Amino acid sequence: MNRLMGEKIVLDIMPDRARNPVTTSRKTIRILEKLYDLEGARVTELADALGMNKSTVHNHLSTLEAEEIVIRDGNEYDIGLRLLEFGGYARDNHLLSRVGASEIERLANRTGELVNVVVEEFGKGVYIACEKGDRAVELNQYPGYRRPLHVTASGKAILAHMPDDRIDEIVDRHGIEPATENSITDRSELEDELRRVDERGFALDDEESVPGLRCVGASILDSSGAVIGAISVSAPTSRITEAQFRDEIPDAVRSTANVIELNINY
Amino acid sequence: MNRLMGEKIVLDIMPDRARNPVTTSRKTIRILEKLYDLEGARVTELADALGMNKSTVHNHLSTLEAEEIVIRDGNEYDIGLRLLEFGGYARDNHLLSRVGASEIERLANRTGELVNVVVEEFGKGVYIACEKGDRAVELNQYPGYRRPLHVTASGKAILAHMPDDRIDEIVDRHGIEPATENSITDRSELEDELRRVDERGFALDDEESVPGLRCVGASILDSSGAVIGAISVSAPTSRITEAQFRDEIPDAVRSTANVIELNINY
DNA sequence: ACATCTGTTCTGAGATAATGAACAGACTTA
DNA sequence: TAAGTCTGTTCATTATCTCAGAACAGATGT
Repeated sequence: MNRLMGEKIVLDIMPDRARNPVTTSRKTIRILEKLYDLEGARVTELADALGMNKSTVHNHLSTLEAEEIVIRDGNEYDIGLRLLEFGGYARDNHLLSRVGASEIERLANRTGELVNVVVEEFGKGVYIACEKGDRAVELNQYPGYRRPLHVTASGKAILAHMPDDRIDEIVDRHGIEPATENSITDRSELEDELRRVDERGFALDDEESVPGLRCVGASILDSSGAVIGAISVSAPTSRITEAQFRDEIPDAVRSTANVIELNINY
Repeated sequence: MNRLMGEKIVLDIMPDRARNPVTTSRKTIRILEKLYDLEGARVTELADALGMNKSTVHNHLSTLEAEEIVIRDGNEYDIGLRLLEFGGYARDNHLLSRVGASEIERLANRTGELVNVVVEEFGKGVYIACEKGDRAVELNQYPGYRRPLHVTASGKAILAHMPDDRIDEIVDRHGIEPATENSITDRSELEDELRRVDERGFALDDEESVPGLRCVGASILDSSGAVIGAISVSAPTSRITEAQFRDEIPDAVRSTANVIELNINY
């Protein structure tokens, strides 16, 4: 009974639109998501975690395996590389992934730190390229990784160039959940911060996303002034000085962002 | 008698196929595949191409959009970045993607050409990392891209280290379709070639995959001698000399492959 | 202005996904 | 060694949900 209720709620809360949702495919997606969360799992484990029937999960998994989307090692299932074909295509389609990738490599070499290219999709920040300098921090930020916009430097750089109604939409959809004790937690605080970002021309993340990590982000605009995405540099707080965080790195980031803009627009 | 035989064959042939396929989810996957093939499409276009009803496609697409898997621009649908999250995770999980990525950068700088890391999955070669040297050819080979094993240098390097019954499985599943006029077209030819690859210690692709393109591949083995994947260098035929193709590049590729093996196994 | 596209909504009928029991095999524990 | 408890898988039935087709409105093009 509890399980049924749980499932019902999930299905009811879902998307605002989609008048004719294909619930079976949604169930398949739920399974993939959980497989992702758990970093691989077995049939019963998934069924329990999702409140689904064992045989239901089995049917979906065996279908996904036949479609080469899911791999299995013994009885352990995990997501395979097939979806990388689709996702890699989507990434390659993006303006920023082609032009951005080569430019951030230079920035990574110059700063020695981790550099990311981020674009917005469905109100979230999606990392589409990452380049490591020789002393870059090790984070599990692979292309495809997603983070809320309001807790990252790149995300705030993107938000700062969005019309207010768009920001409203995003806040309505995802809320303003803090990620660390430094995170922004409410709407007015966010507005103040975005105004500062706009004035300075770059965004800062002072351990607002990951404890001990500081990031500097700058937006990338198309010729009409609309924001396409952002780049950011991430470095451990312990390593960089205040001057680097507030001046040197921002200059380097903005400079690279400008080069990317020029490449895209001309 | 015939029925029994037929049934037996079916049961034997599809031990890896789903016995309880969730056809609805399969239909969703067909739609994603077609969207990928067409590089974006509209409802009617997809319905026609897939032989499905318009409203059926509409239902699936609106569900996928609500799930943030598909994006739309007006009435044009396309695959979004969501699947890159799953695919990027799968890629990041692979041993070779972490260790391989940093090493092939050096090889790309040294040769100036395009360098790829390839692993096998479901009998196909999957590119999980690509690095471009300063004069690298422009191919649309992004991470996630898939090619048949028998037409590429990396693929042949992988096949050469597989047990015969595994090769049989793969040939049964995918056939030996040629990609260019130089491609291998039958089983015995493939066997001869794999023997040569094994003797030499590297694989060559002399315009067997893409006209005008030559590639050199070398396998990467784990400590037990099982093949994990391969790396390859791709260059235009017009640019490289015979000596480079047969000696210099193979030496560089094997050297890098060795370094990767050492990093993985120790 | 018309004609022909399009995407979307709606409803019934038919297909099928979900269910829970039952089974066999693996593994743990006694 | 044997009992006991896991597991994944199969199966048949029922309730559910997908699918098709007609109908609509809006866009597009003639």
